[in-house]
Amino acid sequence: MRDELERLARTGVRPDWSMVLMDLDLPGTSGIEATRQIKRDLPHLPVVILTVFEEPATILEAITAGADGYLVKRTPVRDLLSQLRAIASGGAPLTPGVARTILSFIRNGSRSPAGSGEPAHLDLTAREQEVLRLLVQGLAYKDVAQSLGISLDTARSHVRAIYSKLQVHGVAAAVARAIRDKLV
Amino acid sequence: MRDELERLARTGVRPDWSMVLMDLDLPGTSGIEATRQIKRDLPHLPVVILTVFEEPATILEAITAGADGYLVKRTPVRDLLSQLRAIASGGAPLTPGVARTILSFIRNGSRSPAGSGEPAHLDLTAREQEVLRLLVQGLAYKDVAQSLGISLDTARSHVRAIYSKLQVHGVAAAVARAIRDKLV
DNA sequence: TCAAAAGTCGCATGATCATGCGATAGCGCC
DNA sequence: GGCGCTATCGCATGATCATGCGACTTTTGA
Repeated sequence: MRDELERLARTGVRPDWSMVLMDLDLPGTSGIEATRQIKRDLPHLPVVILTVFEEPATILEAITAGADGYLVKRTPVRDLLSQLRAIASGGAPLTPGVARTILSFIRNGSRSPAGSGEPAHLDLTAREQEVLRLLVQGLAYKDVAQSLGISLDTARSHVRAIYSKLQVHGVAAAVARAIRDKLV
Repeated sequence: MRDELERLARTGVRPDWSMVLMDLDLPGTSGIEATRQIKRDLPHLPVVILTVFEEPATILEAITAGADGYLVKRTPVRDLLSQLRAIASGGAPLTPGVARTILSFIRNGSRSPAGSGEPAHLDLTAREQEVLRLLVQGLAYKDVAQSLGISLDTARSHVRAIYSKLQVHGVAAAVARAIRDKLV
């Protein structure tokens, strides 16, 4: 794959495909990284993410990696094709749920997760940080659950673990800690 | 229009429509401002922008004003209905071109354009700021009430006013805004 | 390879929150 | 001397949260 890309970039040969559907559910090497590679070598080749992941972090990562669109797999095929056609006319396909997440990023002033300062995750697991970040965005449990594709009870479990580790008892306090201590 | 909204907000009458299609091509008063009003008075009423404007500044303004979607008028009717349905399932309808603009905002690290739109004056009263500060410290309503020597219901009232002014619907979101925007 | 940790899910219940709809009173300001 | 705003208080109800308890699967590490 890598070599193939380099050959294309070097020879300038127009590939016989017009866009890349990037599956993030790949073993090993990250689809995000692959996206970054492609956009570096072939900036004009549209890359559309097609995945089951709906985590805000993943979405934001993909976008910053240069993805031109982000579709989730449960999108009906009919809508999916219609969305993909959008890219031909210079648009960007996004499924509604993804769009919602992105709008929320905008409203809250987006902050790149792969940015400068690394969060001082105080024993918080990756998932817990994820949940905490969504809480900071003001999402309710059910929205957190939906965003992460987990059940309401599982979301509760994570929150419980967060409270325990941060030694707080309430979403307000947790959010305050999270922001002040740059946990997110 | 303004009066109509106020009447709705006051009487609580459920309108016989379930979302607002906001046309930005209005003479005089800004549709953006109208959107802000609506989201403040009727937060749950989805507002979808439908306009011919595709300028990034306009789009970003609309989003930060609380718009739940942004569609451009040259969208085919078929797709348009499909998009609007998205809002019923908690999604956000965006036309591809708009999505593209928004993605670029994200990549470049968006920040509200200081230019056109008002920075949304958050004139919290002194009392409201006090309440908010206590919430940021992680206190529950009853503790806030006790701290200020007021009743639980009064505390509720203040919180309600805060939510309305900050356009949030939860203590988590309020605390996040308070800290980020240095409201306290 | 086995135990610990992480992640998932469920049920249940009391506490708290979010919100709608009032209402009264003081205060500055035309 | 009425109007608008702030601050106060109350009732009611549905939604959400906090928390305890238990259990299963996958991942990870010594």
